[in-house]
Amino acid sequence: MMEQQASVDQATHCPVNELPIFAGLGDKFREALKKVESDAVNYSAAETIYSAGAEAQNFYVVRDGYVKLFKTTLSGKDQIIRIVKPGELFGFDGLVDVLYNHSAVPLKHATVCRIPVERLRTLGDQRPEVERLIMVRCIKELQHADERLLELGAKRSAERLASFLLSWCGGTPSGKWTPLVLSRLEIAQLLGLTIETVSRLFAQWKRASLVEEKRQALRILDLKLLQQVADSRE
Amino acid sequence: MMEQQASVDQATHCPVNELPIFAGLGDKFREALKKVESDAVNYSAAETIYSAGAEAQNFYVVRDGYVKLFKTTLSGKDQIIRIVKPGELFGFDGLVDVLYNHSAVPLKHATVCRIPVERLRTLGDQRPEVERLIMVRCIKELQHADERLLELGAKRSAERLASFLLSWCGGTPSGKWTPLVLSRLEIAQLLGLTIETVSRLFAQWKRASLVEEKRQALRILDLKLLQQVADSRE
DNA sequence: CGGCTAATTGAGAGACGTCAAATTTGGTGG
DNA sequence: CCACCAAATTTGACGTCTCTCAATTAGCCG
Repeated sequence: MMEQQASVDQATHCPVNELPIFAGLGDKFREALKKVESDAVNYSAAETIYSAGAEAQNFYVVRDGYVKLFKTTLSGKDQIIRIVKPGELFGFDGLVDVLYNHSAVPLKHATVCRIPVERLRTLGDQRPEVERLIMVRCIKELQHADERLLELGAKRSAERLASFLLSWCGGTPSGKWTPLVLSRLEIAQLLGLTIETVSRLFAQWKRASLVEEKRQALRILDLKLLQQVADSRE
Repeated sequence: MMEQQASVDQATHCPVNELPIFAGLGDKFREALKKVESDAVNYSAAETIYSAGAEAQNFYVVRDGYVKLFKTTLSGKDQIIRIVKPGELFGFDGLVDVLYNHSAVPLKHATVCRIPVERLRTLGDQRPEVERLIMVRCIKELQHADERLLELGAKRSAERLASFLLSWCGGTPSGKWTPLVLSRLEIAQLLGLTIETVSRLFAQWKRASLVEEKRQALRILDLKLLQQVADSRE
């Protein structure tokens, strides 16, 4: 919808071998990784990392911030496929296809490490461990997608939002504030709902002291109850 | 829901090297594959190949028939994640996790090739091509999942059913009969709808001569129009 | 020809979407 | 620091799509 090619801030070298994905792989291997040329690229909100249908030339690792992957219907509705978090990979398409099948845009801002696919492929030829690693990550993604299919296909609005909030705040210790980087629109596009429904659920839960919101941060007040909502009991 | 452990018909040796996935890999490699022990297993409808939460010991290739992968909500609703077709792989979980995260049951009946994951892992150590192949397949699955997320999250009932029918009959030449292996319930569980809505849409489209149904077979009469329905024009 | 399950159809309810207005928020410049 | 504007969010009223519940019909196997 929002078309705007990234005016990429800068492109400094990104030390691939230091990326957490490749941790625990042996020093000899890390040594080989140093040779892979890759750039650390900085994107601000509303800049496009890549668009669906574009040539899939790069593979990415998120270093900082969050990236949303989404697809758009012919009728113009966006569906967010996944929110990619720091340390996670995206842009698998290039390893298999010529074109990206979805678009990638940062939430707010993000720094990503950009690796040309042919370099990665070369590296994979020499170092099979790389492809094993990517395979493992990819299977994890698949499991995550399975879970989301269950959410979208078999759950109602309250359950979807509740389990999203739970997983979003999952890392944070109970009762602490978690920055909520997503707008209402983005939450709606992620959960297959409308802005209004999301807003109404929030309002309802705030009134019932289930959650609390301040600025762009969220705090879960009644974890137990929210979990019950997520599982459609209550 | 339907709990029933498979009383597997028989388990004859399955020549892995002859599987279409491994075609085009060079004879030397195919030679190595011969050593992999794997069984061809026959399942009839309602037999469970594996259940979510079970130990993920095997990796599978569909030889004949179709396999449905599904997850079940705590409240007991099933969502079909994917219909696995002949030549396709499933059971990736075992390569990464101890347990399966979804269940696998054949539609009607199916013969699958069952490969113990540790064998596959051993083979992968010697032959990196194997993991590359699995990686590629996995990425394809991910793209497919992306598309389904768009369907479930951003499309209404008619669009979902239309694009499902189109993709199901995709292989068949236009105007020909395609066996429809799924029950109304299974279509509903795949598309996140109810039996009734699916049935009503079928009825409507039959009346309008969009599609025709005979026994367990389906024929698309007005391809153009059905495509328009799938894209929510019309 | 029963008897069972799957599928269809109808009527009514409810969840969610749509449209529009009101309110809040965040950012900008004075 | 405050006034002001645009964008995001909230809230209300209303419409409709899809689900639910129930009854009927069709299909299939012994």
